[in-house]
Amino acid sequence: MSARSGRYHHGDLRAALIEAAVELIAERGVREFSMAEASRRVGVAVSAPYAHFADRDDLLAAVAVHAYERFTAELMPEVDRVADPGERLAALAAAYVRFAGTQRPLFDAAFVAGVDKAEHPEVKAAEAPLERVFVDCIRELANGAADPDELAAAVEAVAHGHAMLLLDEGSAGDREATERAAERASRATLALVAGRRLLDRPAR
Amino acid sequence: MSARSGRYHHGDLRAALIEAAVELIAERGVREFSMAEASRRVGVAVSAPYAHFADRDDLLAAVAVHAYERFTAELMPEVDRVADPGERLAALAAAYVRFAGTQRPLFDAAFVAGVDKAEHPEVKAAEAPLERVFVDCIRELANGAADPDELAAAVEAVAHGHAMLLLDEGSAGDREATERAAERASRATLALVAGRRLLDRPAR
DNA sequence: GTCTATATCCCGATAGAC
DNA sequence: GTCTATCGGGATATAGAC
Repeated sequence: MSARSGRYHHGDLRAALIEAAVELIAERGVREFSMAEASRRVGVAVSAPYAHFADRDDLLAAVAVHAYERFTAELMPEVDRVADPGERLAALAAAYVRFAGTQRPLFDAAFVAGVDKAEHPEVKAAEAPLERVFVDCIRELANGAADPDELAAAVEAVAHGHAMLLLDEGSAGDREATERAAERASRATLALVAGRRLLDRPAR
Repeated sequence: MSARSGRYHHGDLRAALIEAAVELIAERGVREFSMAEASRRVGVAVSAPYAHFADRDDLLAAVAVHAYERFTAELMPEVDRVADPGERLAALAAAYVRFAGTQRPLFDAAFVAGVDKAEHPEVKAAEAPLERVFVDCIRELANGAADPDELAAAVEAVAHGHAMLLLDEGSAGDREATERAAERASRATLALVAGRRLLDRPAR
């Protein structure tokens, strides 16, 4: 049995390690996460993880994949209920911030750790559905009224920016602060959509 | 003499260490920065820094102070030339992104490393002038037409967001990419200012 | 103020047994 | 697939000499 009351039910060391990694990232941040400590948590030898992950980055990439999957699963039903593309984009931004506030370790793994997607194509695949929803909204909104690239950059920045401010503030896990930040991201997105022609580069 | 051609001119080990820290952060990021490596660069014993800095965080805080001073010095003349508060805010956002793109190690030390300002009041003092300029713009713009807190959050998010996207993209040091991002931040800020009443929380 | 030396601890990764 | 053992490395920080 494992050192910490049966977390590792043989045959699923891989999953147990991912779970332990998430806990560790939650407690000490991506920076301080280590294979050795994750092994200790799960109750296996420090060498055991190497049967499932090539190296530390590979485990981190697996956490990122898990994060994208969770985010997408939580997001889709919520966003699909919204018909207007501007409102859908705002809902997307709000969900992004909410994910940061309520699932910080997963958010960090997926959106701040900066996994090398060239070396870990699984991560790229995992983020594809999210990417598609986003791009569709942008295209629909830009259509004739704005440059899609400029609108996309602004909306991404506003969502990511609100999420980072929330986390830097130390308000991860604070429901009120999270909700406030999510609503701010939503309204800021709507303001950008409303003024989207202002985002275009001036013609030469 | 130092290992790397006279960087350390005795009597200024403190400054030499800060400079070395900036280089190290530029090359490997804040994460991988270490006191030991900085000492080696400067050509002193690994114990020498402890005569000037209490610990690793203290050195990082000194780098952050240096960064705020540089940023403020570069910023002020540029921003002071702009009269309209909306344009001034846009110039501020653009300068923030430009600083990220051209001085990444300093930007990281000041705005992403997350130095504990409670334990390092010097950092708080160093950022005060910047804070003042920002708050003045916000107040002037909000005056009657919007909630200042909501506008401030949105503008901060948009500036920080564009800066982070630029860095995550791997475009630090790329002049073109930096300029594009700075202009985007500027235009997005103007769009937010124009639609600032949309940012207010709905009255109950 | 700086050096030498050292204590103490941690990590990633591998080899080879079971 | 997991373990034991280990190699080789790096870090922070302190003590005591100069």
